[in-house]
Amino acid sequence: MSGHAAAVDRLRAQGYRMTPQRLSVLDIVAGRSGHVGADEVWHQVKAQHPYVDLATVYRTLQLLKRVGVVTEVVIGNKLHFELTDQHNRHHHMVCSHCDAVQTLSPAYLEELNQRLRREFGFAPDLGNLTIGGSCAQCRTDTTDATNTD
Amino acid sequence: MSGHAAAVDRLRAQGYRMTPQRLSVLDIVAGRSGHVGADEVWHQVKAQHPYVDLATVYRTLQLLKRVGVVTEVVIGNKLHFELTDQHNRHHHMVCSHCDAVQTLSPAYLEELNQRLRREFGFAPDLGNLTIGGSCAQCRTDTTDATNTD
DNA sequence: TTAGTTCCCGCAAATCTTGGCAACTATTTG
DNA sequence: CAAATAGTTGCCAAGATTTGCGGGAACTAA
Repeated sequence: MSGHAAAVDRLRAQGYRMTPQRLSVLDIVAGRSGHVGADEVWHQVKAQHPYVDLATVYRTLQLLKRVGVVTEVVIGNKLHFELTDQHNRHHHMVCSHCDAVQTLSPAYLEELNQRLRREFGFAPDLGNLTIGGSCAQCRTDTTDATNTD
Repeated sequence: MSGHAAAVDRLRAQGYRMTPQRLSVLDIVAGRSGHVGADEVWHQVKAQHPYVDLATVYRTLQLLKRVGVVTEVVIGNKLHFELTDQHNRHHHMVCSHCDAVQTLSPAYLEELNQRLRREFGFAPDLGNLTIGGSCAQCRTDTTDATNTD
């Protein structure tokens, strides 16, 4: 619960305020081990604050993302969010067939990160990087030899 | 112009047909050096076929993407499309501040590609990979020393 | 405390994208 | 050539996310 103090600090540092609505959203995202859809967050928030609008939830999630408290994961056509793990950062591999999500250690992207910065001056936001593709399961299921790429 | 014969073949190979609407969409995407938004494609298609619906444009773009003729690029909150360059594949780096798009040689992702396949059996769809972040321009503009990350 | 500024929220409308359905059309088959 | 089949499309509506507006609450300065 007090873990939210850090989030409050982050908000205040940039002139934002921690409101009951925002706290509620944060609570719900933080209470999950994995990622949550905006819609589901909304449903749960309403249990505590029935008057909260979906737009507020979206705005809050974007805000929390902007200050680095939560991380956005694109799954299919929907946005999901999870608490940013400062100590054990990870990325996501999403299967475009079954929407399964695997996590990926940042070590895999460290070299790419360095190269892009060094060679292009481009600072990739790898915290938000999601790699789409086909997971092992779906690849074996689909015995489709048309694509040797 | 005849470059579309390949697209027709790709469609037919999977049981799809090349219709005037689809040809029109393809023409417009192919006529660009860069990427086009779905909305803009629609406007241009309507010049030739005024009755074409936006949904058809979206469906066509997704179809062309599925058969590998066009590539989807997410810029900001919108979908953009460009002709897939079979011979000179490239990826995209999109600046989240100014929406500028830089291309990236696939060589930069080859090692990652190999590792993910080898270690996870995950076949990344790097053709659709877009890396967000801050371009050199926006980084120097923003003299914000708060983030040493 | 009062006034002024800034931020936030609910509500409604707008935007982007996708999906359902019935009609239409091209292709195949007899 | 006619019937059957499969793919396409326009129209409409829904789903997901963002934005504009106006009132209200919180923070700051005097």
